[in-house]
Amino acid sequence: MDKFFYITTPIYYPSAKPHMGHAYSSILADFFARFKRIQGYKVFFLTGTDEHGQKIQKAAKENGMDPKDFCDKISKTFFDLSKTLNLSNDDFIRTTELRHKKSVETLWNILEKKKEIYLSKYSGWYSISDEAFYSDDEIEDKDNKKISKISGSQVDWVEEESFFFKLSKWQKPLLKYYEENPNFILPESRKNEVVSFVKSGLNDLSISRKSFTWGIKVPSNKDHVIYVWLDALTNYLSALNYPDTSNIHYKSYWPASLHLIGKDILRFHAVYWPAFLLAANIEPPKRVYGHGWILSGEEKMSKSRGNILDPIEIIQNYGLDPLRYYLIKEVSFGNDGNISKDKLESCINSDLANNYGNLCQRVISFIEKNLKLNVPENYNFIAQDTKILKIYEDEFNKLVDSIDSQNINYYVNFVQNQLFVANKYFNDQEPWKKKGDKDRLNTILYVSLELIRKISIMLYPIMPNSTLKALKIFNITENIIDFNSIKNHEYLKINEKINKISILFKKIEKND
RNA sequence: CGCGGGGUGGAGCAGCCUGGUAGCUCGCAAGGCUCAUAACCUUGAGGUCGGCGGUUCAAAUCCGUCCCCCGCAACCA
Repeated sequence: MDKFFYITTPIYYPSAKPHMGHAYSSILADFFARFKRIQGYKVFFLTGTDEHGQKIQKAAKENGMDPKDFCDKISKTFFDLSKTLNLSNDDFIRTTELRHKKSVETLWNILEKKKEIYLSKYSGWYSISDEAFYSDDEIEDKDNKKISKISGSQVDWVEEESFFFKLSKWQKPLLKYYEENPNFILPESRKNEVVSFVKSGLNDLSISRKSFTWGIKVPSNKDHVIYVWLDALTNYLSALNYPDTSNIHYKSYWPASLHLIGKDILRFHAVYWPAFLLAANIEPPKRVYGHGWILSGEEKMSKSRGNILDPIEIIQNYGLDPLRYYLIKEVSFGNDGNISKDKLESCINSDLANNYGNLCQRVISFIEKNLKLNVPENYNFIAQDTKILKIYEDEFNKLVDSIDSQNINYYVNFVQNQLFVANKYFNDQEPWKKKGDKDRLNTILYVSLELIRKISIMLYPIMPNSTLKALKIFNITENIIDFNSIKNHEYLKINEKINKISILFKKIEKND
C-alpha cells in the first residue's frame, strides 16, 4: 500500500520581496519532501502566496496598481524563488485563485451552518500593519498618535460590525487534542507556549472585516471580507481540491503530515487552524513545526543595519547547494540560527570542498588511474570493511526516525561523521601501497565507492544538484534514488563502468 | 516583576526534560601520508559549563536568587 506524505510551507505574503527567512522555510520543506520521496513515499509538497488583505490593497494603491495586477507581479517573485531554490514542490497555490475561493467559501458556509459563526460588533484599537486589535493597556500615545506597545505600529479606533468565530468554545477540545497528540506542536519548547496560551483562555475571534474589500467576500453578506488568516490557512485544503473531499488527492493527503512554519505564526497554525477544522468536523493536521529565525551574525537582518543577506545574491555568489547545506546543517533546527558570508565560506571549504568533494575526487581519480574506471572486481570484505559498511545498516532506523521527528541535526551530523570515517578509511588502507595485492586493492576501492554512494544518497535531499552530479559516477539518476539502498553493500555490479566526474565544490579563496 | 530567546575552551553550537569523569565543528600547535581541490589522517593545547546560594553521595543538568546579552522598532518565516 502506498504511503503518503503532505508537507507545506507557509504561503508567503507578497507585500515585499523574498528574503532569507522565506528561503529557509522553503529549503527545509524541500529537504523533507525529497527525503520522503526517496524513502518511497508519495509526496505532495505545497508552497504559494497569500495575496489578500488590507496591506496588499494599500500597497497596490500606493503603487498605482490594481490589487490583482500587483499580486501577479509580486507573487511571481516568490514563484521565481521556488525555481531558484530548486524546490520540488508539486503545486504553487495563490489565494487569488478560483479553486481557493471556492474552498474558503465552503469552509465558511459549513462553519456558519454549524453555528460556529455569529454576527456582532467589534470596537477596539486596530493596527492595519499588524492586522490585529489591541486592548487599551496595549497601546500608548506617541507624537499625538496612538501606537501599539507591542509592535509600535499606529492604531486607530475602529468600531464595526464583524463576524465572530466561537473560538472560546474550542479551548477544551484543543487542549484535549494537544494532549492526545503530543507531537502535534514541535519543537517542545514552543508547544508549551501555545498550551499555556490556550489554557489562559480564548476569546472569540473576529473573522471578517468591512473596512476594505480586497479578499474573499462572506458568502451570506457581501459587505464583509473574510479574515486573512481564515482565508490563508485554508490554502492547505484548497490545493487538495477541497471541497471535493472524495477526490483522490484529498483522500490520500489529508490530514497534512507537516506544516512547516516560522515561529512567529505558530499561534495561527496551532490554535486557530485546528479550531476551525475541528469546528468544521475536518481532521486537523498531524504536525505543526515552528522553526526559528535566521539572523545575520548576532542581529536580526535589517535594512537599517545594512547586514541583510539576500538569498538570491548569496546563491549567485556561492551557489544554491552550499546555501541549502549551510541552512540545514549549521542551524540547530528549531532554534534561531545565523548566517554570515564568513561562516558560509568556511562551511563550503571544510565540509563541502575538503571533505565531501575531495573524497569523491581522490577515490575516482585513483580508480581512473589504476582500474581505468572499471568497477573493482574480486572484492572480498574483511572485518574492517564490513565494520564500516554495516554502520549504515545499524543506524538505518534511527536515521529515518530522526527525519520523522524533525531531528535533522542528528541526520546531518551522522553524514558528516561518515565523511570523516570514509576519508580515514581511505587513508588508513593506503591503496597506493597495495598495488601488488590486486584483490585487497579492489576491495578497498569497492568499499570506498560504496561509501561515496551511500553518503551521496544521504546528502541528496540537502543538495540535490551536487549529489546528482556525484551519483553520475554510478549512473544513478534522480528517479531511481532509493534511500533504502544505503543498507545494501553490494550495489555495484562488476563489469560496469563508472563515470568520471568534475570537481563538485570549488574552494573559496579567502582574502582577508 | 511586560513577553519571548539566550549566557558551555578563540569562534559557532550540542548536552539540560530522564543528575554520574564536559562533547561536536571550525580555528590553533606538533607529527604522519602523498591517492586527492596545499586536500586527508593522528596527537595535543585550550573550559572552575554567567554569579551566588540550596537539594544530593554526586549538578552544565533539579530548586531559589541575582547579573548580562538579544528579539518584540518588519524585509513577519
